[in-house]
Amino acid sequence: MDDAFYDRTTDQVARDLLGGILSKRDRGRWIGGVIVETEAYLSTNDPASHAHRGLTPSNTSMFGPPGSIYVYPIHAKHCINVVTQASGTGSAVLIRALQPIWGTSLMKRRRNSHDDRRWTSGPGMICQSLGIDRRHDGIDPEVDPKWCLMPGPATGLVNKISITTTPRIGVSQAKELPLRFFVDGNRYVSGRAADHKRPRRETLKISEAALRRFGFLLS
DNA sequence: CACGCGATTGCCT
DNA sequence: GGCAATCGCGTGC
Repeated sequence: MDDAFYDRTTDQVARDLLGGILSKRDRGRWIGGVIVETEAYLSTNDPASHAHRGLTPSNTSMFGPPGSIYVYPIHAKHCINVVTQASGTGSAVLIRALQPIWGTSLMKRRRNSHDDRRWTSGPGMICQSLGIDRRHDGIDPEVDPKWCLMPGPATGLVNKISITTTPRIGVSQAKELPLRFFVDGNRYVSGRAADHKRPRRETLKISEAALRRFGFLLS
């Protein structure tokens, strides 16, 4: 994907990543799924953002080039963000939930659960399932053959999705800003079911034709 | 170098 | 719903 996609306002990128793909090569197989929940974190104007107080040694990659990733540790876990806007801005999209598609047996093992809602329904769970940690901080998935990151419109995996917007989860500052986005009714979205307009039981239906386009993710 | 806390998760009531 | 675990990082002494 062209950097122009990520060099846009963060809430726009957050919406357009829904229905996209995050997958990663690990232990000889691809592990990942379809992005169903994101949050936008802005720059120095957003008190909830790690960039709020400017550049520090640990948030440096959040100020990196658009489309690269910022992986940070929290509560002995990790979360993955995709950097947005021009280099040096310090804004990013937190990927909060995936619908599991590829490498589910390894997800099950790493998450120690048979419940697929406990594999990738939260930013810490995603990183544990996919084996993402600080070693990956700052890399650019676009140029790394071990990664696949693709926005929703580019995948063509999903025809139409209904997007619901709410405040972000777990923040103590700017808690009212509507910067969380998710596929309404999708069973893998984290947080309260009551935020959904429809019952949270649905899975995105992916056509055979669309899946075939990403057949390499099965190898 | 001590201390407090967090863009989380899991377990308990 | 509440709350503790856990650990890297930022702050301040």
